[in-house]
Amino acid sequence: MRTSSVDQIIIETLSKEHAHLTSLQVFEEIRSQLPAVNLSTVYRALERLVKLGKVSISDMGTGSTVYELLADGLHHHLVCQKCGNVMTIGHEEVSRFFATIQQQTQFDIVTNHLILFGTCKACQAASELQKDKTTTDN
Amino acid sequence: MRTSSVDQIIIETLSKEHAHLTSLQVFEEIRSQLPAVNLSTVYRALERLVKLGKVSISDMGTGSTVYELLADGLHHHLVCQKCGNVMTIGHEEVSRFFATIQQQTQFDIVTNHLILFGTCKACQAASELQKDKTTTDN
DNA sequence: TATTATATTGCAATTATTTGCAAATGCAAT
DNA sequence: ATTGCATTTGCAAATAATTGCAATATAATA
Repeated sequence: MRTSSVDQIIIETLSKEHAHLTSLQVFEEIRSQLPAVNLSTVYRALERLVKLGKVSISDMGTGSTVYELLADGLHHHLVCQKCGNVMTIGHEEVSRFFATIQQQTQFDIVTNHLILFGTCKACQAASELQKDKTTTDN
Repeated sequence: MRTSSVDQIIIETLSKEHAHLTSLQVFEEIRSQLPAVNLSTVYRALERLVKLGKVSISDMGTGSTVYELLADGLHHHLVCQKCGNVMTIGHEEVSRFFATIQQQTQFDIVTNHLILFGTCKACQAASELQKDKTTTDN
């Protein structure tokens, strides 16, 4: 990779933010430093960084794809489809799972930011309550 | 759910195809039966079916989201980023992994069509060869 | 059957993402 | 510094997906 200015600035931005940013958010963040940069350039730069394994790309169910720097420890997420809450899980358990699959299939998994969807504990409890309520009401 | 004609026809179509279809493919398939149907209606119908757990929705790295009927056994996929080959894996191992995470987090995972990316055995071998070749050449 | 409430649809507009192509840029070897 | 080549960029257009809103259709029930 050529040391393209955009790539470097995106990395710095993501490094400061420590969050899941959309392409548009990245675009707006770097505009202060590169006012003339084009959105498609940002998309292509992010794509490059993803391919290089420096940035993760994920659909967390928010409507647009989000990007995050793959700097410190690898991690993954559980996204609650009821309340939208995002829980973070470390790589250990995921890693064991990947290893098992790799052993069985000889397939080398590179997924570095797994997103699993479901229902968080609080929302499970809430729907249990709701169920009881319904039963009582009828 | 109301017995909407579109929903039913989509289910029948996906049931016949036994494949990952894009929204556009679903749209074109059902046109023979519903010539006037709108693409956004198809998107909304698919969204409904996904929410009901009847259809899976996935990004398999092909550029557009694909849908598949969740009829027979649950399964998941490994997608090779080099050659695009798609390998299918059963739910057993995945299920064990989910159970462990659920135990640790109390989070109820509903992901029903997991897509993991990486490199298949053949492409790993190919890149090993390439590496050797490069080493020899230098 | 008439009425009401709710779900579904079409259409147009909006948002999100990708692509082709020509111009500009960076890098390496003269 | 100049040339040659590959990468990166901007711009406009294409593709994918989502949304608001009014019209229509369905189901429940009065």
